[in-house]
Amino acid sequence: MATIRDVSRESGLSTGTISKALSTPDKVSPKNLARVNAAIKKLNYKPNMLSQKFRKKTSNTIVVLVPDIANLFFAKVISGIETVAQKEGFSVLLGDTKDTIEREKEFVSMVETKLADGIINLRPYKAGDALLPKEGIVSVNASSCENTPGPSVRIDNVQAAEKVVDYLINLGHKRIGVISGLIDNPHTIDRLSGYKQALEKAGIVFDPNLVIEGDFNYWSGLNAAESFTRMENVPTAIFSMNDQMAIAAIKGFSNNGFKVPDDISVTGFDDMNVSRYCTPTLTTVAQPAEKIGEKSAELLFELLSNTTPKITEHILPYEFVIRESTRPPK
Amino acid sequence: MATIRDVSRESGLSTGTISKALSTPDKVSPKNLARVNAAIKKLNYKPNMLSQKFRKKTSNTIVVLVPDIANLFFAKVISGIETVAQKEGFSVLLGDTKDTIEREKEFVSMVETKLADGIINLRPYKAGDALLPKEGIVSVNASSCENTPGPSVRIDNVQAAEKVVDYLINLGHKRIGVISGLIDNPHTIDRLSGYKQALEKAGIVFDPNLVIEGDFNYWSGLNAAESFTRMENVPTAIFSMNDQMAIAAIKGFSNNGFKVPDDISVTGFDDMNVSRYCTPTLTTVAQPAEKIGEKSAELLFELLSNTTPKITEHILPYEFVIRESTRPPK
DNA sequence: CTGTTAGCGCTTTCAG
DNA sequence: CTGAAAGCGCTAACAG
Repeated sequence: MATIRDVSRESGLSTGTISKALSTPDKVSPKNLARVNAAIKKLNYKPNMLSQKFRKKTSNTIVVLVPDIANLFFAKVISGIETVAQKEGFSVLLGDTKDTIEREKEFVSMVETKLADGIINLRPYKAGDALLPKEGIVSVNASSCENTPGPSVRIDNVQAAEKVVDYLINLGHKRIGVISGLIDNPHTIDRLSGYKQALEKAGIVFDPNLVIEGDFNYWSGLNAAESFTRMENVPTAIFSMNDQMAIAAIKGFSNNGFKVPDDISVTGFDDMNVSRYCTPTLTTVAQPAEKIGEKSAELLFELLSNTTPKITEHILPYEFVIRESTRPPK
Repeated sequence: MATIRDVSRESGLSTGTISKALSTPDKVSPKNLARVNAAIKKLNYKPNMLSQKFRKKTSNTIVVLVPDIANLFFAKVISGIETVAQKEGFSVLLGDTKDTIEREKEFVSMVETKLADGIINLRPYKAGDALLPKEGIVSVNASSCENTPGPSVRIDNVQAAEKVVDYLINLGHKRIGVISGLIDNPHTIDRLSGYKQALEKAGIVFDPNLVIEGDFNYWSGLNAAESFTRMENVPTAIFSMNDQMAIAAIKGFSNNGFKVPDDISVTGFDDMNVSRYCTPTLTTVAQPAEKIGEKSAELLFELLSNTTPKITEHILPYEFVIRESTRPPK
């Protein structure tokens, strides 16, 4: 493997000049630049970036902490992050934590050991079990919730949930079931609070029995639906806290002889692509997942370049999308 | 930032000893080990991994080339890769190429510049427009096709497609439409060839008009379905080359008054989670996506450790899953 | 088991 | 604009 010294020898120029020719070509005379390039080509020289990074003390890398990469929402956020990272000349290290705190620690320590310059965390902040934000570690929380400390990017979950439930109420629904995420998940908390607000405005008393805890995965939506069908007084509408559970719930209802939306309305949250194509198509809240990723990355790079950003909490617009899975109660 | 020299000074031991204490603690006397640890703690020393990697000339990093991370199949493969990479102490760099060859080049050059040790490529090999395999670059192709050169991991696409179409034919279908991927996509080619084989065995002549080209995305499935409904002689079954297009096709048929499976059967390919939960549930080929990722990573690490692997082409088992979207023609 | 020493490949003063 | 030289933080002989 040719090194910069080989190029130096081959071209008869000093290593300093080679280095300069590579980084700031216009500060090297055209004649010498040509010689450098000739030598590089002849030797098929590739700079050793490991050395370069070491020397410059910066990795030009960010790590993305993600509970589960095989979750489409996260994948989309990451896609947005990648787009701007590439534009900035940064690499992104995948930090798939499989939802364990140990893994998360390892990834966080990567910035302490210089392997990465900053972190974007896709796990929502939960007091008491959060590694970030942390002194000395530049990080931003993507897809955060209310009261998340540190730089963050999110939609207004409370308001979005409220809007969905408002809509259901306006359609005439009074008994509205909820399929939540894990009950202590910050997104669950925000969205539940929006649900309650809508109920309160309409003068409907909150009934905790109408909230069935899921975990944002399909099977839990299916289970929840089956529980609902076994109630003496089945709700006429279901507010599911994500699309996956909503789609599974529709299946669950259908398995038990309930047609959606004829017998029961179902709403989702996220607007995964499939929600537009499943049967029935899903009324849901469209989260700008890619945008959240892009914005998070932009924010992180601002932070990294020491230009104190004016705004460190970005609340992005969402969109409420009405499709086929909802209608007035019979 | 404390360096190894600081620890050396603080503990009164040489840098060599500190280094050894960190890498091979059992080769340092317990007494000194304690002193080293005390000093490390006191100074809050974190080894500079950039320096370490530079020195050791190995990045302990692999890059995963992926056409689109926001595709669930790829995301699952990556999840599998991450699992074994973490076990081996490797980091994975995300190489989201957004399907452009320029991006791909940049990522490939990362191993030439030492930023990564090897590559796992999720883009199927296509002669004439493949950067990999490449001399001097350790790589494996995950989710490959027939005749992919170099180390690879895949299922038998031809056989799987044949099996699906066999099943449809046994059900009594004779006019079987196809929603393909892009016509020059290697997976399309393999799966189409399986389709043709099944037809031939059954003595059905291949009708190119029954193949509608899609691109593996939802909307193309929707479009294809609409085209089928406009045919003078609508097929009684559809073999879709992935689940997304199948789900969208079901929607498309339903939009046009065709019920699945009553009026028309539809099969998918991949077995995305949603396929088990959508309505109707999808008959499909279950690809072991995570396993493909794991196997690819294992293969790459074998290659990286210079132990010439016995097998460099792994063909993993798939599973044909029969669900609700198929039945005999009316 | 421990210390000494010589770099890894590159960038960066600093003179010239 | 160019060259000489120092050194980033760490590891790896080697000698003791």
